[in-house]
Amino acid sequence: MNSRTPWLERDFFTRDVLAVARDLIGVELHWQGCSGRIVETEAYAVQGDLACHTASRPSAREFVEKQPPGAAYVYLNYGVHWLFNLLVKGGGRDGLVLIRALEPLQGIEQMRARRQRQKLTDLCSGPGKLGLALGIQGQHHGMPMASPGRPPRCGLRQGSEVLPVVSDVRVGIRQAADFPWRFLARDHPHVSVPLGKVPPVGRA
DNA sequence: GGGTTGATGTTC
DNA sequence: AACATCAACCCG
Repeated sequence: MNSRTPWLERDFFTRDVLAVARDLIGVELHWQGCSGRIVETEAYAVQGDLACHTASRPSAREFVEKQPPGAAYVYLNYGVHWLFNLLVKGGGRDGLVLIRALEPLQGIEQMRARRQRQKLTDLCSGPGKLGLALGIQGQHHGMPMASPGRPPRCGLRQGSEVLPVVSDVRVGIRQAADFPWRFLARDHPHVSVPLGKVPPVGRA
């Protein structure tokens, strides 16, 4: 009854990046005393996906080469937001999974303080929001998130509920904008953008 | 409600 | 120069 599910191991991240992105829906992300249920992810593939950082950044290709499955890929977006990804490699397609939204579970007061917002649905309903809510920064780039190797209070564990998963196009990108590689819990109140509501990205 | 715009820093 | 975002601002 009191049994907690085990921490996810490297094998979980040694599969096809699309399978991992889909299977992360419903998984609990634990981060230094805070936690949340993952309700939205996006897959980015090393091969054949121009939207993946590896398509344009040598440093991202080096990261994929040198880091183990389950490593955190963290970077600053638009000079403002820290975005959190997990490295997938050694199974089918290698790639990165962007964690886009959480349902807050633990450490909610700390999340409220960091976000300066009260409503639960304002805390982690977007990749930049959850980065701030959890206190994720550049110093965490490369942190192992799978067992063995992860720090004591960080990691992922299977959730208690099975959530229905649907897929949709990815948010906010111009390259490969038609790939249906975003995964979300159906009708879940904590997602960043509901199913079918991704706005087209404009051009100057 | 919906659409538009500016902030900000790292990478190339 | 581009960018895997967000919130403030306008308009209605």
